[in-house]
Amino acid sequence: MNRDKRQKRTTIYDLAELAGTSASAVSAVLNGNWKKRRIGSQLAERITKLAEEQGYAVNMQASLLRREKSKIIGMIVPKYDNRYFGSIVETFETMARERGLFPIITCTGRDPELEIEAAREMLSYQVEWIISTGATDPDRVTDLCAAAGVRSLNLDLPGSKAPSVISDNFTGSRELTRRVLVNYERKLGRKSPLLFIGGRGSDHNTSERIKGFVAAHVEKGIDVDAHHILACGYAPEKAEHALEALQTEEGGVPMGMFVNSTISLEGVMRWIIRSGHNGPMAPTLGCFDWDPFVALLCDDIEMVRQDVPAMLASVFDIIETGSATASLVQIPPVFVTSR
Amino acid sequence: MNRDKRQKRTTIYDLAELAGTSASAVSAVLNGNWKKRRIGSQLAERITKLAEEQGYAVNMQASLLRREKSKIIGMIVPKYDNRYFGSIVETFETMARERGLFPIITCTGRDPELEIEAAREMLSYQVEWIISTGATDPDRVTDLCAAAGVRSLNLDLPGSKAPSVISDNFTGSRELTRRVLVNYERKLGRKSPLLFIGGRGSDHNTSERIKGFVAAHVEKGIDVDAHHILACGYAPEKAEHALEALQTEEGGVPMGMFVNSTISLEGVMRWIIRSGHNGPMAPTLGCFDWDPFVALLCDDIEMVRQDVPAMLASVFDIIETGSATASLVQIPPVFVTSR
DNA sequence: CGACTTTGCTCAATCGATGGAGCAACAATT
DNA sequence: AATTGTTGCTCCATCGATTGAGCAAAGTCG
Repeated sequence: MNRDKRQKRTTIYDLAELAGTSASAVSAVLNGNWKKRRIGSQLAERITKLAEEQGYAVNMQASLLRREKSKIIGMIVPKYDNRYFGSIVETFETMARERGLFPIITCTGRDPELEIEAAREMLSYQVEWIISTGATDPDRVTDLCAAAGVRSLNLDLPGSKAPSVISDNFTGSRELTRRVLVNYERKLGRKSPLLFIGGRGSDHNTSERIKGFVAAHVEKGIDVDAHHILACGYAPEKAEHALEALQTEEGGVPMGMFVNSTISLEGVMRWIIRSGHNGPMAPTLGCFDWDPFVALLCDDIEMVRQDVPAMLASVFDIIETGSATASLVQIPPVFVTSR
Repeated sequence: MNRDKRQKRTTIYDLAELAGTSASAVSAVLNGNWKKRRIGSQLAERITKLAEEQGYAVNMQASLLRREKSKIIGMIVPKYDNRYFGSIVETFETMARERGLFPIITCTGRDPELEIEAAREMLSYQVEWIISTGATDPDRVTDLCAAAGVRSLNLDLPGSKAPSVISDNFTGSRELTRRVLVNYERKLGRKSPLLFIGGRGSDHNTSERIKGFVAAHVEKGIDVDAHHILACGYAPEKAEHALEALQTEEGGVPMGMFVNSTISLEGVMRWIIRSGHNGPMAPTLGCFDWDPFVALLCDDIEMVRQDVPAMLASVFDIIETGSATASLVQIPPVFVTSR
């Protein structure tokens, strides 16, 4: 009632006064342990009704300050511009909520400094866990968390100091390469090596995928050209420029490619179209990642879809069992042939 | 030092003890107004160093409990599965941070109940603003906010009780329809009406787009078939099924379409391929939304790209000026022709 | 040298919710 | 009737940071 000028939010003290009872009774009723605190059911009902009428909402800041567990879980994610991370975030939110956790998510654009800053901010909010997704330097986040007594976990890209859940990049990549090699041979009428493009050579996933890429070539007795492994970064322009540069070199651009992410694929597609390599002479493609429009619109592409639900199930499994070891869980991805 | 068993986080009291000073001095130094509070610069330096060494991070819960403004800003978003919302979220985060605000984002999957629940939860966290993006029932969120003295704002879909920032759907749709009609006439050799598919007839954007769609037909003297306006919802399957159903009817499916969102376009593409309408006989398309792969891979499509940076600039403009009226800002979208 | 200002810091109340401890009132038991 | 148990509630310290008020010491001025 006494809501002065800039009406302050209703508190348990306001409700207590209105109900003619104490703040602790109100608190007990509203947070559900009024049975344990032996509050009568009539009073409970009266308070509940009042709270509803007044549009009361707990002040989480006050509540969390007092409680021991915050139930807040943070996730750091590089971008929202592709289906993979989009579905990670969406699944993460849903699963966190199902478990009574409050998810907070921050996008850092693959900038290591921003990753640290975001982690520090999350620690200020008393998160209980930080999930570093596709982080450039996950171990630094883990160190920061450890200093604050907070658990952390790596998703998509592994770290050495916290449990990590990633796709089985080597096996996935080897199988993808096999399939593309078959398609390429069928088209070309002879065996020929593929071009590898996209990703960062320094990151674990890219290097494992390169290993799988090479292994599949070796199996088939095809020599890989080291010149044709272009871990040029993820951004579309990088892939596009790398192909432009290669075009001017001797031998030009192979018409069979392993593209390391849909982001890079965007650049590859741009190059294909700008250089007139579309239509019947389009390259044979493989992409380590999935996009619905590519799957529908591209004729000759094999895609690997990372198993996001399985990955996040594994993440929450680790959270629930509280396993502390810097284990590495590898989730097999799923294969999708276009059309 | 006295960090017991489960090491608690370092607090200003710990730092005060270590520095042989008071908690209020520590607080003043660490939150930057030590000049105003006349703390000596040597002590300030000593405290800063100590805080760094101990890996101190403020307890936001405690800090926010005491302060008047939380600097937290919430956003409710339907999905993360397309470029439009992805870029809204990414831009929102960046712009919020640039302004010293802490963004929290929740995805509600277009479920009105979840929207309300999410808003309630955000209010518990003392958000200062809630941005309802593409919300099914934004006015209910506004009411909830108003009761708590919190400002709200609608993005993408307008509401009647809070300022709204949306695309100029009518003009955008009319222009898109004009372009597709031209392409369709060129292909067909005669004037013919388009099919409208996707979206919810009950939402403002869809109904405005239908108006623009009709207006463009009227301009050209083409009769629209009311049977061919299918606001069947956003999900891909809905669009796919709607086309399947139409196929069996007399007249079949027109080979010129206005698709209301990339999500629906996914279903349309599936239908096109499954029903064998791809290749040279593919339909002439227009899509109110943009996706890079569609732009690159589709031959005969016109797309409208909603101007996300301009929309969010307008959002933060309203937030900064604090305008209270339930105004409607319409941002012109940008046209993209494939290839 | 005494009055006054400035500097540099500390004290203690406060934000709102929580939960251990405790206190009446009444019921049940011996 | 005295003791013990149960029910239904209230009191108050507490979480950590913030901030108005206040106090001692040093500096300034006439």
